[in-house]
Amino acid sequence: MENMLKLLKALSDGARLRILMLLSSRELCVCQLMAVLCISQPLVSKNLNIMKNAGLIRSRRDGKLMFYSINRALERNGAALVKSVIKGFKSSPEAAMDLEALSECTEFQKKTGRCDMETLKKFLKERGCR
Amino acid sequence: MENMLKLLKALSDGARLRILMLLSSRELCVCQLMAVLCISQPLVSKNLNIMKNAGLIRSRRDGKLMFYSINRALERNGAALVKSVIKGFKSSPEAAMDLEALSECTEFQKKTGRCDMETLKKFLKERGCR
DNA sequence: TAAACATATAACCATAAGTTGATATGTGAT
DNA sequence: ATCACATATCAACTTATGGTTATATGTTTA
Repeated sequence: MENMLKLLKALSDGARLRILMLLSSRELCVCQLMAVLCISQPLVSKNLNIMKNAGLIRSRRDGKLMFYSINRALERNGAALVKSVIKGFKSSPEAAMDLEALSECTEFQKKTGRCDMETLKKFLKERGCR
Repeated sequence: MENMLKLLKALSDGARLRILMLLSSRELCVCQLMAVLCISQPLVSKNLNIMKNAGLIRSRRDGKLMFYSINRALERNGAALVKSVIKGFKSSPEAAMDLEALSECTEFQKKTGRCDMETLKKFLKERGCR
């Protein structure tokens, strides 16, 4: 029970659902998630930690950046669960908006070449987040 | 997003997971759930209400009793979600214990003939629940 | 080594959710 | 109509969770 419950609790939050959906296409670093979700860095980290503890995601360091991605090694039922959650959530307008924001963010970063905070700050400002 | 989130929140509680699992085999009334889960009647009712609001289950009155069952009319992704949750949870020791308790409870009720509270009280006492 | 930077953790607060005991509602039986 | 019973709801309390700010950790660059 513990595992399934932990998985479900990790999934039953709006921000975490959005993170999961964003990660379903590709790995992202913390600052990219901040920019797309418009939420504070500690909160992003906290949510990522909850998801990691539940076995939902994995992390990988690349220099100063931490990249997160979906854990593809989930057991059978967990994987099926995650799959239907992502599928169900992806059809929502919120998901479409987030994917759009992610694509804009990526475009924005290309100008600087890499994933640096200064670029993201500008992007956040443009989006009206503080 | 709202629907998926509501569904997940309704699932992310130990008692509700157990209820869902028990209902996956057949419909049950409130007092049977009380007896098997060893939790208070108001709490069972409250959890059932949360699950009903999320669209997880349906209710039907039969005289004084209220029977609850899984809603088979969930949309595609919701149904897949519920399916994998039940499947994942059923393999746990807690689930086995609950199913065993349910079977004992059913046996116990057969002696009286129907689902009456007095019988269940005795059953609860025998199980060491107050 | 120091400074800058990305991320993580800690301390804290506000709010939501779980839990309980008392009471209300709806149904069947007398 | 009244009573007993099964379930629902309410008020109160406790605990868990989401969220913020300040600070610590680990990494690169100068």
